[in-house]
Amino acid sequence: MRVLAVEDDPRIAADLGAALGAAGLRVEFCTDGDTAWFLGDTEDYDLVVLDLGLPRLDGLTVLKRWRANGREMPVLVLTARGTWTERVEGIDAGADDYLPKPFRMEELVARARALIRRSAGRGSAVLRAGSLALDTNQMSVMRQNRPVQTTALEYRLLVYLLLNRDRVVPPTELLDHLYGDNELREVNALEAVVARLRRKLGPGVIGTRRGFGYFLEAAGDAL
Amino acid sequence: MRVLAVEDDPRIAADLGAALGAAGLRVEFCTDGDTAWFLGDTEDYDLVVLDLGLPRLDGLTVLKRWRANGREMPVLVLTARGTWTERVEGIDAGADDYLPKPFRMEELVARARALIRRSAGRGSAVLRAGSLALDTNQMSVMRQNRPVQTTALEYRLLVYLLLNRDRVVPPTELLDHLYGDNELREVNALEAVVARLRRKLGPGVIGTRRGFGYFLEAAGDAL
DNA sequence: CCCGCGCTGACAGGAGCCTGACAGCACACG
DNA sequence: CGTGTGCTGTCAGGCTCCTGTCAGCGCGGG
Repeated sequence: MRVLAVEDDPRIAADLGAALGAAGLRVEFCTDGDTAWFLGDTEDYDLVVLDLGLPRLDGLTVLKRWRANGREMPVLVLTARGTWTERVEGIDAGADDYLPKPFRMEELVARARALIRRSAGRGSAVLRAGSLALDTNQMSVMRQNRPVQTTALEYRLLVYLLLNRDRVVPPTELLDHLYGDNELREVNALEAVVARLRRKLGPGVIGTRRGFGYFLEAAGDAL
Repeated sequence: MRVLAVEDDPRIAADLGAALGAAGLRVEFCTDGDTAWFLGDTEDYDLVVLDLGLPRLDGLTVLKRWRANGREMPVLVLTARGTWTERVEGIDAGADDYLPKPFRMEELVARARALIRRSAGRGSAVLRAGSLALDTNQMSVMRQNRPVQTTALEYRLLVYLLLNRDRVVPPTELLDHLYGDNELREVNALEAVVARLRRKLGPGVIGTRRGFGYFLEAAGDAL
């Protein structure tokens, strides 16, 4: 899961990185409104954490422009002054949730997770597809009611496939979501991850459509 | 995805080719405004990357003429002097996005992808014609509610025919869309693909108008 | 009846994908 | 601070299946 954190205070940014990273999310940062707008408009994030007090371009404006362009990703707004009017403005501009400073990191992580879950169209913390179950709280994976040990990378890959279960996902898109674009990887790296995951999960879970990409084929099998 | 890159600086052109090519796009080049105008007016591209400083015919003029002729493909404008007025002029002339030089190639690729994605947003996930159904999410094909296994090439051919279902499509046009013009194929290659597809789909789907091209004849049959 | 466009089966070359091995690296532990 | 363990990207090899080419044939049109 890719998260964009827009925060100009380096101390808070560091905390954000630590907390969200520990929650199994891949965090990218930017510190001003201009680049925030650009990144959110061109990249695919699963969540944006947006501070309102920003240099160069106000956070609310950034958010409004994203929505005007049809960008639908969930946005969690942070603000120093948690006044009621600002909250209304944030929701009005298209924010999905709101957190006044100061806040406890645990709370932010919990809300972030809830937003990602909700945007996936499910209220539950468990993603399911046939005999496959993935708990986003425990970060655990079960196949046919038997636990499967996965690495962080394998886990992120599975989550993304589960969130796009009715779709064939191109390798380039998977690479985009597994790695930052600063750290480019070859397609073969992805193939290796898939191979290792397949060995752990057994057959009939991750399918390949030659020339197109990977997909989840556990949709219709019995438990 | 076909991309036209209009750029007279050979160094930048080479970089463009490498970056966009690595992003899985098929890139074609031209270096002056005249041929750019001609190509953009007669060929079907999914994206145009347009440098404004061009010999023979200014980039902005080219863009305006395209739009005046009803050409709707997304255009990403590059310019050496990233002044505010030029940006306004570009948007005004019908550009979909704007990138001032110098820029990082990753940025360009990101914007290019975003533009293609956005323009692909119009259109439903399932294409239908009579008993034929093609799901662009699952990349799957159904005939009379029975799944049909297709290769990547066959799939792309079917998509193109479905998008032009009320028309006889000349072989040259199909070749253009299936392959890049750098990698030329004979007409017989296309005939072979059609033959293989016909065997999988059964009769009454792909028709031939001798001397003109192929067309979809599944328009009016029962399920 | 003849010409030529389009169809088709066979086949070889190659692209796409998988897999096992290995090395670099981070991290935890002593 | 040294060591070990597990994760992960890279590489090379191999396999499957796709796909362009070729040659021969059918068939429609003149």
